[in-house]
Amino acid sequence: MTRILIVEDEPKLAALEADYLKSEGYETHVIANGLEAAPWVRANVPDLILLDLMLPGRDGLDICRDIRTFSDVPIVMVTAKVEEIDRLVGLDLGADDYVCKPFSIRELVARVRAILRRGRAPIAGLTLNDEKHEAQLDGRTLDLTPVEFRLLRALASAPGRVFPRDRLLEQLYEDHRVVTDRTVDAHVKNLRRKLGEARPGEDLVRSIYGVGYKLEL
Amino acid sequence: MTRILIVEDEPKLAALEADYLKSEGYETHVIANGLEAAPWVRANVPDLILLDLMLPGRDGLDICRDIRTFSDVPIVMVTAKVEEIDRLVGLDLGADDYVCKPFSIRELVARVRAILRRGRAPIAGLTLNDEKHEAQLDGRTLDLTPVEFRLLRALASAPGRVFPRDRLLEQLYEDHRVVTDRTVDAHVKNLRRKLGEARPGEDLVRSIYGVGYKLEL
DNA sequence: ACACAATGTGAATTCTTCGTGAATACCGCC
DNA sequence: GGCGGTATTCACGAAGAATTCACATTGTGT
Repeated sequence: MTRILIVEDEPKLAALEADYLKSEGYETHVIANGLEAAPWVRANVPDLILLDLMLPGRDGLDICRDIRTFSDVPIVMVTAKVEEIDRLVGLDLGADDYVCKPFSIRELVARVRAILRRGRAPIAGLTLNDEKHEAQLDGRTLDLTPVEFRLLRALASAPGRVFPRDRLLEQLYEDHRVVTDRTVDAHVKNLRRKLGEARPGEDLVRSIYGVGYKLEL
Repeated sequence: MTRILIVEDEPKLAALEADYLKSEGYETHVIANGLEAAPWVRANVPDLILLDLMLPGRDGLDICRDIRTFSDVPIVMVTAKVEEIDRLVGLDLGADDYVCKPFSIRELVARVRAILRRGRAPIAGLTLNDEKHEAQLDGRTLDLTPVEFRLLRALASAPGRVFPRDRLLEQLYEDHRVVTDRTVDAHVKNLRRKLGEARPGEDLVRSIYGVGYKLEL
């Protein structure tokens, strides 16, 4: 469960944000007093923080700086004035995004989602070692054949990008031998099986109907 | 398939560019006469345009301005003189990048790739990424079939503009198969459903009675 | 030369998507 | 309000893709 900390002294706004985020499947916790924020983060380590700039007890800027001394958790700053934003960005507090009131809840949620997604960018847990021709997923070494390794490497070279079968075949062989598209499928099947053994219940290789295969982020 | 229009009167250069881009997996179309460029774009809606500045028939600047009146397709301007570039950038024609001759083909291809990768956000909250074959609305990934994706891309290529059904059908298929107008409706329906799941209570695809469909701004 | 793993292929099977026509609801105009 | 044309929706058959499998072939090490 993804946990979001909302630091906001206006109760109605905090409740609204919490509602929307909950309906998106996030777990939320609201703190109204600036003094409590940093200690709570230290103790509970949320996945993202919505931080209001104007707060009783302690200033948002201050809190942000403080949190950054001990954590890289994504922070979204919420400010009341548009003009503030430029100044804030200039200060380089380490916040990940800025939203100014009045904002649309939808926009806020979209940004939160975008930032959280960006977080787990490099295919979590996948390591490719070219010299040793060895691949690891979540620390577990995968027992891949040469072709399977090259296939995985090709897909991993641009995670998320769709590779048509013929493009993959080019990547698979130096020479320009002519092989059927089915070959790709066969190897994908085996690759999937081995990836699945290392991380059950999740298919990292996704087929895009009518196009090709991609590695899921 | 990502389609690139090359507007270039020097046949050898055009062929060279086309070759390299094809080897990168892009589909290319070459137009030598400036007069034909804008109409072709209107009819075929490529994914990117390489536009030479000096052309017979009509000036590149002029074409660029014209195209921008009806489309947000990425445009890369190709100029003969370095000094031109500053002036061009100042004019703010809406081109996405500038390359000056003599350029290395590799550099050109790299820029094209970069521009296409960064995707486009034609309307608020909607992102289309061709190479990932992925569409996002408010950060939510839409699970689209190939035809739905192309349909959305076509509509998004000129947000607000109305596309007649037959125009959309041209965009939907490489080959010129003959299909009923109802087909468009069916796909629009599915597209609407999926867009609606991502952003409930709002219909981004609007039907213009007796004319066609458009994407609501 | 032998055993064994890896590879490529075509065919069988299972799934998805596509296109269509018919039923229904809607729009604009007389 | 009624009428002709238009849009929306639905379900189903067909086409096309993906997945899987068994097997022939090739390659590797012993």
